[in-house]
Amino acid sequence: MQHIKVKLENGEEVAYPEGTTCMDLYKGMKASNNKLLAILVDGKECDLSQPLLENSKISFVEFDSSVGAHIFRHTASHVLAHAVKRLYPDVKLGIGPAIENGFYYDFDFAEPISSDDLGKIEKEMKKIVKERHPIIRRELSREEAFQFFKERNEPYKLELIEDLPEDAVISCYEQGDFIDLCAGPHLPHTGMVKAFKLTGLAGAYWHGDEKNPMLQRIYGTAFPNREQLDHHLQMLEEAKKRDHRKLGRELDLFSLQEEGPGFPFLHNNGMIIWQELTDFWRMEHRRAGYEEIRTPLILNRTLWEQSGHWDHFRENMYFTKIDDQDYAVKPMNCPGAMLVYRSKMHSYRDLPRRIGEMGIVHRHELSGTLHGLMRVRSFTQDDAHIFMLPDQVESEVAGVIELMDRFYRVFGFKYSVELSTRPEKAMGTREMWDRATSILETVLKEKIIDFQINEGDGAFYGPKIDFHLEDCLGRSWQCGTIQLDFQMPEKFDLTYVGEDGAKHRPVVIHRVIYGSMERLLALLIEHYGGAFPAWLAPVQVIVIPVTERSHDYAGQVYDKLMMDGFRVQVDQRNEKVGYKIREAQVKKIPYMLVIGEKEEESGEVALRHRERGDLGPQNLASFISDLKREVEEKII
RNA sequence: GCCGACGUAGCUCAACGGAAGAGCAGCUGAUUUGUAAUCAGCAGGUUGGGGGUUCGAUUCCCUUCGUCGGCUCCA
Repeated sequence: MQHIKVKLENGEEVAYPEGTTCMDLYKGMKASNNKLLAILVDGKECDLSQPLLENSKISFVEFDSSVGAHIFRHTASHVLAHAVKRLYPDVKLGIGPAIENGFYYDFDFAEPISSDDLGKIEKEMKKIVKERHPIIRRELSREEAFQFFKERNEPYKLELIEDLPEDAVISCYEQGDFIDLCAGPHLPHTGMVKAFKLTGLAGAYWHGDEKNPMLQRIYGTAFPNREQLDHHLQMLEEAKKRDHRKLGRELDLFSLQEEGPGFPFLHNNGMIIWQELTDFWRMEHRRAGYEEIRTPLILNRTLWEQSGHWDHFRENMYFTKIDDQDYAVKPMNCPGAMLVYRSKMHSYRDLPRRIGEMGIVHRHELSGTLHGLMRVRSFTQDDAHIFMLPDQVESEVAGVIELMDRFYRVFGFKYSVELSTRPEKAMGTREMWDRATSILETVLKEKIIDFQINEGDGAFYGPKIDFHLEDCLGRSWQCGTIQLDFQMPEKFDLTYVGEDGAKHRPVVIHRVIYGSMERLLALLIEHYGGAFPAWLAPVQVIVIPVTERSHDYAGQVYDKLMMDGFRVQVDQRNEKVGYKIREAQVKKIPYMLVIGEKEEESGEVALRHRERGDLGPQNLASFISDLKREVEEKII
């Protein structure tokens, strides 16, 4: 018998008889370990039952890797489908992949099920887990596979088989009386799916296309043990507590009203945060050499025809008529900025011109996609357009990237970067697109920034770099974006006079850093769980007199803080200290100053912080200077 | 937009064919209070809007508006 050499993760080389399965190999090495899920053979995910046929490098996959969690949950989705098939024999199977933090499976039920049925399905799943069905891989020819699923009356599976590439190895996975078309790999048996929960039921189009039939998607999550599952469910609870829609109401930051779906109302507390964010923005942009403009919300149809929005963006725009002429509410700020640029002559010496605008835009989004402040129909972009010479593109893009980093760092956000290329509906030539895309790529590489390429996701006028911030739920939100545009200058016939005295075409970058102010506010609410750092907190300090006898002194403390520019309140209600403190805690006010007779005598304040608790008596002046520093330095 | 669920007092939630209720918040009064809720009283609603079935609808049906969960991370 032939022997093959297997190289392990630790570098050790071991010889085994050809055809040894990974499972044998593993058992031979350690006492059986039920943490092992699958195996990587030369980097490729394989079942444990896979025989080893040639010399290869292998590593073991456990749940604590993302590959492992994926395989684990993919098996969980098969257990789900197995259970559903048992309970509803007529059901047609869609697809059932693992996703971030869980899995789903799409079904076409003869009669729609309701979320009340999930419990019943979970019960059946538990049985299947208990039955410990071995999971067996079978490879078959295209014809066999087609025949098999045809007999089983699984039209969606047939469609999947048809869509598979010519050379694909077609495989099925079998567990007990259930068999599914699947690339695998899977766990060795169903008994390993120890802890799971079905978390939701929703409609989902087959292949995500609204022209296709609507299937019912069952969501779930799964873990190797109860503790991990419970921990995950607790995290979901925590995320619920931080939901910006809930905190937005409780902290009186903003509201959404039936009268304006997708058009948020900002209340005073929300506006304070907004103002701080825009003040910070203006300061940093002035420092970075930006100007600021403001352009109208409603502009004539001819402008939108010229910009290309009329052809490319109309379904997302709102319209109105003025004196019998067509006007549109702006969905983007760029055309306005183009008009400002064109309002005077430019020399090459004037460039680059960095023109910023906190511009309110309106876009019609599908009603079902609206979500708090995250997804709205009216929002404020911290926009800027940079008009420049062609050879300034690289340095300007680099400058914007540095500015982005400065902002995101202040909030303590992690972010990732994506480069989006030519979409199907695009203006301009291939050459222009290729040139623009390669410039962006070069800058990113020079800055040594890791990025992913997002094929076909660019704007219709040029490629872009997107910055995604991560929120407390681990969801990522696109905030910053840098878009190169060789189109607008052409459309608007923008020019500058070059050294040679002739007219030339400038290049334009569109960019936002916060993205949308509304979305940023939502993100910050969830990021900080409503407990804003002092520089953003709507109320920074609350003065709490113990009894009426201290009202005068409390008033003096309040006046002092007020005059020093802090956002301060005084709670002179006829309530006990504990009551006032509780209320201040619930409002997440960073600092509480308790003022009683002791403090009045010593001329001090009793300081309490919302997280650190009672900090004892303090000199008012030193508290003020500490807080000043905390606010100025934007300490998180 | 589509699928599903939901909509009762400012908020959180009961009641579910047979007089719409609680807690918190609000208001009034008492209490002068020392680090997360003092006590008592009062007020608060055409049960999202419209239509229908019924002797009677918050409850059942239709419609409309809104909200929430989803709508490829591809076998």
